[in-house]
Amino acid sequence: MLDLRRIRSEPDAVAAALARRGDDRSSIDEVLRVDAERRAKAGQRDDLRARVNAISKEVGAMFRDGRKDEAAALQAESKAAGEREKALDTEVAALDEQRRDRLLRIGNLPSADAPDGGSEADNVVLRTEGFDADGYGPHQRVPHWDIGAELGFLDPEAASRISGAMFSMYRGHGARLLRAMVQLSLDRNGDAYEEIRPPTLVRTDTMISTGHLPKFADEAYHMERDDLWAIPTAEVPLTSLGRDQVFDEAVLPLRFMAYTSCYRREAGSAGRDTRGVLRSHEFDKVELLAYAAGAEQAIACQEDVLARSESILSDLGLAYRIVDLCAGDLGNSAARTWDIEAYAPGCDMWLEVSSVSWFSDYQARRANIRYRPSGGGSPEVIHTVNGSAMGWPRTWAAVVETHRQPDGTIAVPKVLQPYMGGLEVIGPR
RNA sequence: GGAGGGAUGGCAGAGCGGACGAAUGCGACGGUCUUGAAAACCGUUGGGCCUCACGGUCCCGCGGGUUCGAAUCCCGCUCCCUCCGCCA
Repeated sequence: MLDLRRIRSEPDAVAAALARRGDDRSSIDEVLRVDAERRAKAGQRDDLRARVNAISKEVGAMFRDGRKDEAAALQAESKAAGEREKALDTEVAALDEQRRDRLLRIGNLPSADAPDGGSEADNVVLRTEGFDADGYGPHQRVPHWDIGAELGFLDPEAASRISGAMFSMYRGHGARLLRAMVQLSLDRNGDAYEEIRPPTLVRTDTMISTGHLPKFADEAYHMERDDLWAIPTAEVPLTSLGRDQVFDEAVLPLRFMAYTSCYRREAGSAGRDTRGVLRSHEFDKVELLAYAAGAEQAIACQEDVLARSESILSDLGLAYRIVDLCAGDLGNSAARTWDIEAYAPGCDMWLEVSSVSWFSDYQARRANIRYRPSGGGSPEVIHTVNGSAMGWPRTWAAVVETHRQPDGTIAVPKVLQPYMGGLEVIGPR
């Protein structure tokens, strides 16, 4: 959610920033119109209340002094004022709701550092690591779904029998490999990030805080009976961990990580990336998240998350690249996002395995997470940063394809071997 | 699922129709004293909205009602706790 005061004081600058993400300024003008009306009405209401309060005080004094009879006229005036006040208050409440609803649907302002552009095509590749287009042998040009069938560690038929299309099932060493990768990234980041195992079914408020509602309700699974939502990412519970809290600046940045399943309806993507594990309604992810005091600290956190994700990919022996998302391709809540794409030689695709974003104070304002500045003064809204330490299925696919050997077996990367009971090679079952 | 209890400031906890944004204690901050510290003493110490400001207004879990006036009375809801039952 944007800062309303900023919209009021510099509407043109805000509109210009939103234009970079392709949003027109009508939403801003709408908010301002509702806001102006609300303020006018609220002012009138407050004046009436002030009158009622003053009268009550006087009446109270009269009662104490035994001048009850003098109070009648004042009581009548107060009653009338109270009725007008109530009517105005109803109007103000309605305007409040309208204002908030409009505000919640306006996206975040892109950082000035985010490149210009309207679509994916305008994203900027910042750098590419470990990639040699000609360095892959024919044995690595086998897509992971074929490898999965070959070695028996993927069972898409069983998955769809149980849950339908776009669910995956890992078996045997395939499942264990996935678990090893989860463990690896949790262990890697435990030095600075507190491990959290949050609930994965959350309330509506919690989904609103991160910006997943109200705008993207179609993307999420909703359990109507209990009015709970299945989280699309651990970012959701981790952000709301600090909801309505005020932290001392000295404890920031606070860093959390969580391993959870993530649930996405993927409405509208039926038929896209249907092979293998590239797109699934349910997948595992380890998420890193930080609460920061202000932009500078937040950007340092964002760089830290990026560096940590990168180091895991390179230790897994994968080629990857860092993509700076252009303003038009940014997620609704993000100010700046770096995607990490791992190269999967078998399907010959750059797979988005992590998305490291700085949300400025957009999410924290919705979640009402603040910090008290060390120098004194009123609480300020914190900044949030998060990124996948790794989105596992896609990384898994890249690992399996990259490390397929000429004999069809998979060489287990050294860093994962301790988590696989020392296993060095995965062969057929 | 059944029965009961509770929700007040950073925390603990009083208040149960008017002078209450709220006693008191703890904590935190500032000062006096001290070579320094502790102790003691004095003082300060929540947040939102409107306003250049003065000031106004709102917030005692949330929403409604009664009243000139509600933290306090009434109704509904949510959450938490305890006990019983059932259960991974």
